[in-house]
Amino acid sequence: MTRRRTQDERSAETRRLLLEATIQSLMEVGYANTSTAGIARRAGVSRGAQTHHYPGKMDLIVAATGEMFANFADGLESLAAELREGRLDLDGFFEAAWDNVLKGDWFYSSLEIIVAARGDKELRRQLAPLILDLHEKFEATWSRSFVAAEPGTVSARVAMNLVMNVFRGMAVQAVLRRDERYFREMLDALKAVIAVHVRPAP
Amino acid sequence: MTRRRTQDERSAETRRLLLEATIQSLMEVGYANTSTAGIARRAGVSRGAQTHHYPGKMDLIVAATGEMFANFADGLESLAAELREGRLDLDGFFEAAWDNVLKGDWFYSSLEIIVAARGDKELRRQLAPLILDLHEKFEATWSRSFVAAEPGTVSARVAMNLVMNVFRGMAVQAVLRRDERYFREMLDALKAVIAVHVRPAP
DNA sequence: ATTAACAAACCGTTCGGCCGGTTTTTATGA
DNA sequence: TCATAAAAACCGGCCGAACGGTTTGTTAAT
Repeated sequence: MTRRRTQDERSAETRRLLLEATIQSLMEVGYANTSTAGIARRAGVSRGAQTHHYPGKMDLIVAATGEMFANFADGLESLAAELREGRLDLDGFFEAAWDNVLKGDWFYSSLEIIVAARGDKELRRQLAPLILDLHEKFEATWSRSFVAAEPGTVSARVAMNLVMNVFRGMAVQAVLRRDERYFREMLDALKAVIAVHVRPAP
Repeated sequence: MTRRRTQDERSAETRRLLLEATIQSLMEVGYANTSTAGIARRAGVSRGAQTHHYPGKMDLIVAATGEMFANFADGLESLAAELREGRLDLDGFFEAAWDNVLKGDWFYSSLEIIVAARGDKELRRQLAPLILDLHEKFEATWSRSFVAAEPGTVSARVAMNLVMNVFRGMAVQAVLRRDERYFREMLDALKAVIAVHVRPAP
């Protein structure tokens, strides 16, 4: 018998289960195969409870996206913190960041959502502020953690955004072609190309 | 009254209409909102004719993907040919390639398909050889058209693959954040960073 | 007792696949 | 050359499954 819980505790737990199940479902079967019923089943929550907390599918998606983006920004910031504290060098940072992208749940889940948003104006409207916030957090992390190695050519901020875009592109490619050697080659080249322009902040 | 056509002509025309409609539908409303009935309607073809030529939805998707990849490789190769013939410099090539990615139908259509394939083993299996072929065509174009500027560090082939991955990543980002100034900044930085390593083939 | 949380059945819609029938082209052979 | 059988292209309705949303009822907290 579970002990008595407050309404807030019950709500928070149910919502947490639902958002986790949403992210997991997006990761495992993709947006196209993600249904509200399936999410409720994964979460071990009745469909009624799901509709109570998140009346529409979009509410579920938007809330889960907020969760994912926050986790993503936190993960990257904590990696950058290790860099600033000297417990990670530039190479190590790139490796760890790429590993996070490819192995973590968040990247492909958010990719599914972004692609879905392309065909859904309302979803796009609701996600726009979230992505803007995410980018601001990124840029804050970059400017805290990196400086330009050659002032005047490419700023650390822009260079790191380039790196993130390479990761995004490679991750998309990895869906159909998971070629370990190819990615190794790319990653090493990326490090060589970018290291010229970026240094860890002093 | 249309004149008498051979069976081959009728088939070819119907298939062409269907594949064009498929690509257009993926581009405009995304994979999630693309239905076989919708494709037939766009193509101006009966549902029966559609099932005759492409029995399953996957047959349509796979055939359309083949078409798109071929067009993509051709477009990029013809741009590279302009570069080789001196009618385009490296900057111009980057600009034109990026424009193709962002403005053309093929990129977002193929992104929809790749993401859909992530959650569909059979689709992934059928698309794998197509993407392999596309990459081979890319690499052929790269090695025909570019050489390393600083031998020994980063090969032209790898550098150009990096560029394509940046484009992919930026295009995904553009779905939720179409910030012209940001993309300009990225593109200029990319040109500056890559020009160090790559030159048009002599 | 009132309200929030939870439960489950129900409904209208859409989708992909299927199938029986029709029209157009092609192959055949006298 | 021409009737005709065969094959290919085309048509449109039908079906079961799955989905998202709604609604009505029950349990737990306040």
